[in-house]
Order: sequence, then structure tokens, then C-alpha cells
Amino acid sequence: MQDKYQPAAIELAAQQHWESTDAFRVTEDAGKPKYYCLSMFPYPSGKLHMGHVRNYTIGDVLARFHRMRGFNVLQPMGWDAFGMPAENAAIQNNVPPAKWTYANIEYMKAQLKRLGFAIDWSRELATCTPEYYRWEQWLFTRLFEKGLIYKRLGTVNWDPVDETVLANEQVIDGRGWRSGALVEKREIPMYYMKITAYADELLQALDHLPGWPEQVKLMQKNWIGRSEGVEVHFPYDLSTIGSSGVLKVFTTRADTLLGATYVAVAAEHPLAAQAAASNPELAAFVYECKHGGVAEAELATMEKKGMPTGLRVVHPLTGEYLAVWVANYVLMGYGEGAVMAVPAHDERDFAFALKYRLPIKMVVGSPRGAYENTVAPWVDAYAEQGRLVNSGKYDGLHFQDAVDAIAADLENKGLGEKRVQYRLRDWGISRQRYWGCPIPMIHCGDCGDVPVPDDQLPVVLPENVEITGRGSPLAKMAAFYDCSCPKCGKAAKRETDTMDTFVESSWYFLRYACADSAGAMVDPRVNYWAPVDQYIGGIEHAILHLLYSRFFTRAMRDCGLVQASEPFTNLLTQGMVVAETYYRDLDGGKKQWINPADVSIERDERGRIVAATHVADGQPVVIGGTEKMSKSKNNGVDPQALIDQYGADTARLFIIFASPPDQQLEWSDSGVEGASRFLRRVWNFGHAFTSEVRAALPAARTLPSGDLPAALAEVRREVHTHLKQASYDFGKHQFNTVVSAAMKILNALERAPRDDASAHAEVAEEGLSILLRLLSPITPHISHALWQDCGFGSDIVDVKWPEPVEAALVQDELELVLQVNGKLRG
RNA sequence: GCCCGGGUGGUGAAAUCGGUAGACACAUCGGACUUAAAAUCCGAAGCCGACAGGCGUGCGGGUUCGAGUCCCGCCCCGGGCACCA
Repeated sequence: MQDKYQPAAIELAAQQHWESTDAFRVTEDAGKPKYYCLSMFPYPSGKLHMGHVRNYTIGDVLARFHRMRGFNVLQPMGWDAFGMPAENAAIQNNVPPAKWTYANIEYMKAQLKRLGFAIDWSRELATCTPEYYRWEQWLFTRLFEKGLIYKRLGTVNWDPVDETVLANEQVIDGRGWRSGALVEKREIPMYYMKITAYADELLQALDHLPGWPEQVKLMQKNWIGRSEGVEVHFPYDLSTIGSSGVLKVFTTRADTLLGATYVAVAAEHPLAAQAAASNPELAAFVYECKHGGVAEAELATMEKKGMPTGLRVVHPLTGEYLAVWVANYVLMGYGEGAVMAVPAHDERDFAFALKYRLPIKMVVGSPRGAYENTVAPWVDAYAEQGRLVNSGKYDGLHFQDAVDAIAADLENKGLGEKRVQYRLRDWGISRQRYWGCPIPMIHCGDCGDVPVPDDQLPVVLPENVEITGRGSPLAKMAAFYDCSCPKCGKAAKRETDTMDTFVESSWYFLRYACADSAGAMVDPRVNYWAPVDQYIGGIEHAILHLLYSRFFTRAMRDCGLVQASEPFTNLLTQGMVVAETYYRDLDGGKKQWINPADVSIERDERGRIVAATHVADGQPVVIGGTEKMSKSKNNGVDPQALIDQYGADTARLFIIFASPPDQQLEWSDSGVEGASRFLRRVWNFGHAFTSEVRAALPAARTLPSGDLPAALAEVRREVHTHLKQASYDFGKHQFNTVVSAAMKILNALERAPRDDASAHAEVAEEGLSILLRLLSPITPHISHALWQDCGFGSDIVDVKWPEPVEAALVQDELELVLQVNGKLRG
């Protein structure tokens, strides 16, 4: 055994041991409870970042902990390998996306192995391989045939200079990131997944997910956004519109219908187009509305503008004429692309009516009589529910009665009905990009859109292409798109769009159960492992990825592929990793961001930071505040340097100790030093035990009932109290306080009096055994090495989790506190 | 703009059901050991104040014998907003 703690050597030895015993390979075992522990798979961006290390450390701690509790644990790993960064790298470095991606996978896999994660690598998958995406294409054709995938127009960001579609991320202040051109909205045909068909089920099932954070369930609930309301039909005014028809709007406030003074439609609405045809000024406004991106945050924060169309519709109850306006805040993609405006009781309509001097008619009296007329400035009370006024026969009715009465009258007239509406929209999956899964469709002049038959799958993505950043390369490759129609055999054109990369990540967790299955998307093994027992990943995925996965699991269930409806039983959303930023001001208002590794800190006598200087030139830099680690702020700390210098166990320990898993983690060099020091102390204690203490162990053990000297009994009591706390905290996923408990145990053991050598040896042996087991999910290498060296066993991975013994011996501090509290209350 | 979180010493944090705020660490200061340094060990410390004492969980109110914890109103920071992954 080494005298000094040398992590590199013991970590390599432990990893080789686990590799040679195939320790983490699992098969279906009906004799044990299964525990499927999954961390969100990484995008192979180049090298691991601190967020990955944190994510997979948390997952590994849970996986190893449950293995010690007797579970059959599956922890797989794979690669979310399609996406835009590969194309950007291709443009910048002239490397094909496939080559770049596979090189990154190779490098990052080695990094993961170096961290000692208990992963079953036999199940590894990469979404960019035909073996994976052929099943995605196969499912696509099934869902298309079931009507769960359909085609319609969708709105995208169009860069008119590069003549390419931009992601929202690529639109900066309304301009294309490369060309700088003003971005326009453009409508193109796209495929959509009918997630709204599952809206109600996805919403209801949230109530049966006790293992999910309330916060995430609430976000999903609001995202799905079920609202009960009334669809109101405003008949067209023949004299201005020139044809018969109705303008449909949806409202949750049908009680205010008598207060509607105008209607507003989106710029893309057919009525707007009709009016613009004979009105150049309006046409210019409609064109102006096309400028800018499609992101909701952009639309919601822009200045509200509108213009009258000169068209009118008829109020369905009063018969009055209402003007039709075009407004930039009405979204074509939500509801009917038209709203009724009730300025007296809606804040946005109120502002709009004041700006354009439109009539305001109050129809709800305050239940408290707080206001008589709606006058500027807006107060929130205007939108409160109350009794109707100025509404003829409906006067005096309260909200629900008014809605019921008005809906009934509309229905009698055939001009509306009660309806449920969701905020959730169908999922547009078409991308005009190269590095993604090809959509398996063929367009035939005679037969229309025809799915690629099973025997022609997969539609393989060609890997030898030139990426220019202008349009999709597939659309320029005749060899790819020229094909014949599977139905009639005539010349046809293959779809050149690829799928949203969220599609791949919506089912990878099911494929892990049977990653070697060559004949089917999933096989019956999936029903042993699914659902995932514990899913761990960033809070930034709280809505989209998790909702799409919940939808996909149900769609696959309804295709008879899997029994589970919910993919993830328990969810742990980890916080971000943040670090201090430093910069210098450059000419022209720009900032030069300086990596924390290149900055030296000055402190005052209390330890407060007073100044920072650049290591290279000793000149001062500005302290910019704590932000998420990112390339743009150059505040990322490379985990590789940390592993090289301190070893995997220290990296894992620091990350687990610095913050509870669901909160943000602040990077700190000195915190790493502290973690490293603690492991050295653990090593030294284990070393002293093997070389000196063990010799004093009595032949016949007296623990647990033996009468120890009082001070040693106290040490033992402390160890078990902290162990109890640690076990409790494990259940709550408060791993940072588990580490605190381990530190307290070591403190107690180090201070144990040694005057009674054999009694001390017994307490030390028990304490060390507990400490190593308690730490082994977090720092498996050092625990494994000491476990062997101290003669406890040959491998720690299957050793049982320690249980605190002799309840009577362990004075429960909580009980004590409650007793004291009781006295105070009494 | 909308939805969801968070805010406790110089720093990361702890406080389990409303009951001793700051456990455990980092940083700092002091000491031991050392020719010296590193490493290690011991000790001090929320803030203001010489002391007495006072003030302290983002700010302002409230409930309670008692509030970091519950309620109301603000401020600031972060995540998401459907084509970043």
C-alpha cells in the first residue's frame, strides 16, 4: 500500500479491475428489483464540460448507491450526435460533420471512462448511426400512416442574403448571425407531430408523477395550457368583405362579449391578405409585420402596432358592425389567428384602444364598486370577474352564469359553442438542415407524399458533402433526392429535410434496454427496464425534451412497442455550473473576457476579494459577476485539468459537496483543494489502520454490545448518528450533506482516544468500514483501494450499504429537539 | 411580455413538521512543528461596538408565545418561451 495518496495510480487500478470483471454489465434479472438510472446523454461538442461531469457524477452516485441497496442497476450512456454545431464546425474548419462528431465521441468517451462511472458500455449508442435512426424513420412512417404526423405550412426565420432558414438562436436582434441581414418570416411546408392529440393525457398524467419536482410539473401544466372557453363566430359583413363566412375567435371571457368593440387578426390571416390586396398602405404594414424572427419572446416584447383593414364583421349577439384590425401581437399559430378585443377588461386591448382611439365599453361592474368607468391608467381590477352591466338581458349575471347564458344563445344561433383550447401546439419537426435524420418521405407527382417502405429503410444520410451555410446540401444532391415512387414506380423526389434533433432524444432511453436489437426498434426487454426509475439532467430541459419524451413514449405505446406510458418515474433536475467572469474593456465598447484560470485574486485581511489581476501581465482586470460557464464569457473551467491534477475522486467529491444537486454550483479552486485534503486524510487514516491499529484488534469482538470506555462509546455513537443522517440525506438527494456527515465521521474517528488500544481498534475498524461504504458511491476509487488494503474484501461495488446499529445506542438528536420543543410549547 | 425557480457570514452552504440561525467546508487571521518552505495539526471568528449592548436569513408589511420557514406587496438574479442542445 502506498504511503501517500496518489489518485492516478489507484484510480487506474480500480477502473481496470472493474473493466476486467465487467462489473457494470447488466442483464434482465427477475430475481432482483430493477433500477434504471439514466443521465441525459451528451451532445458530442468536443470535450466534457463541468455540467456533464456534474450530471454524470450525480447519476453515478445514485446508481452505485442503489446497487449497494440490492438493486439490479442499469446505467447506460450514448451520444445525442445530430445537431447544428457539427455543421458550424464543418463551415469553420472544413471538417465533415460525421468525422468531427465521431472524433469528439471518441475523446469524450475516454474522459467519461477516466471519471470511473459505473456505465454499461455494451449498450452505447450514437443517434447519427443508421442502426439508430433507421428505427426513427420506421416509426415516422407508422405515425404518418396513423395520422399522428401530417404536413402543413409553418413559419420559419428566413435569411434573405444567405437564402437559408435560421434557428432562433441564429437570429440576433432581428438579423441573421452570419449575414447581418434583416430576418423575415417565411411560410414553408413542414411535417408536424400531433402532440395535441395527447394534450389531455399529458396534462392529467402529471397528477400521477409524485417523483417529479412540483416546479417542473407546474411548468408543463402551464405549457400545455388547458383553457375552457367559447368559440365565437363573427359573420362577415358582405358589403365590405364581399363574401359570406365567419371570423372565428376563441375567448375565455365570453362574459365580456358585449364589450367587444373591434376584432384583430394576425398579419398572415386571409382577411389581412384580402384587404392588403387593394390597400398599399396596409400591404406595407403586413410586410413590416413579416420582419423579425418567430421567437415568442421577441413577439411579446415588441411594440404593439396595428392598422384598420376597412373590413367589418357583425357582432353575433347585437348585430352591430365591428371593425377588423390587423395587429402584430396576434399570432397566426395560436388558436384561429384572430381575437375579439374588449378594451375595458383586457390590458393589451386597453392599451391598443387608447393608442388608436378605439371605443371602450365597460360591461363588468366591480363586485366592490371600486370603479365606475374604465379610464387610464389601466388597473388590474378592470380584468376581474364580476356582475355584468350594459349587457341587456345578461345584466346582473356573474361570470360563470353569464358565460353559460351567452354560450347557449350563441349555440342557438349557430354562431358559437363552448370549447376547450390548449396553448400547446403541434410539434413541427422539419428542419432544412443537413446533419440530422432524413425524413423518410417521397414526393410523387401522381401519388403525392408517400412514406418510404420498410424494405427501403434506412434512408441513409450521405456523409461526403460540402457544407456552405447556404441552404441544405441535400437539396443540391441529385444522387440523394432522385428516386422512384414506391407506389407507381415513376420518377419522384425524395424529401430533403431532416428531423428536429429532439426526435432522437425522445426515445433513446427505450433503445438502451435493447441497443443490440437489429430486427426491431425495441424488443420485449424494454418492458423489463422501462420506465426509467431515475432521470437526471439540466433544468433547462424541464419543458421541451421531457414533454416530447412523454409524448413519444405514449405514441410508441399506442403502436404496441412498449407498455409504459410515462418514461421517467423520478426526475432530478440539476442546477447549472457557474463561475466568476473577468474582463477588460476594449476600444469600441467591446469586452475581452479572461478565463478565471488566468486571473489572480487579491484579498483583504478578512478574506474579501478586493482586486483581480491577469497572471500574464500583472495588470488589473474587472470582476464581472458570476455567470453560467460559457464560451462567450470565457469562464469555463476544463474538467480535464482538474482530473489530471487531482484525480477523478476529488473532482467528483468537490462537485457533490459544493452544492445540493438541484441548485446552481459555483466553481471554486479552493473548494477543490479542500476536497483533495479530505481524501488525503481518509487515505492516511486507512493507512494508519492497516499499519498500526489493526494489530491491536482483539480476537473476540465486543462490538456492538461490549462495554467500551465512555469516550469511545461516544465516538461510536457519533459515527452512527452521522451515518443515520447521511442515509436520510441520500433519500432526499442531499448529497452535499452526505459528504458533511462523512467529514464529521472522520473528524470523530481521528479524535478517538487511543489509550485503550484494542477498544480503539474495534471502533476504528467499524468506523472506517462505514466511512468507506458511505463514500463509495461518491469516491469509488479510493473506497475500493482502501477496502482491499484494509482487508475488508476484494471489491466494494457489491458490498451492502451500512445501516446504523443498536438504536438504543444512537441517541436520536431529532427526538431530543422535539422533546425540548414540547416543553417550550407546554 | 408570459411561465417557473432562487436570494442566509468574506465564499459554497446547513437548519428534517413554525422552535438555540450559520452544522460541514473554503477563504482569512493567530499558534505549533520546521533552518526555511510545503505538508500536517491546534485555535479564533456573523455584523456594529472599547464594553454594556444592539442588529442580523434581499426590501416593506402581516399572522404567531415564537418566522430563514406561513401570508400580502415589492426589488434583484437565474431558467424556459416551441429551430441551441
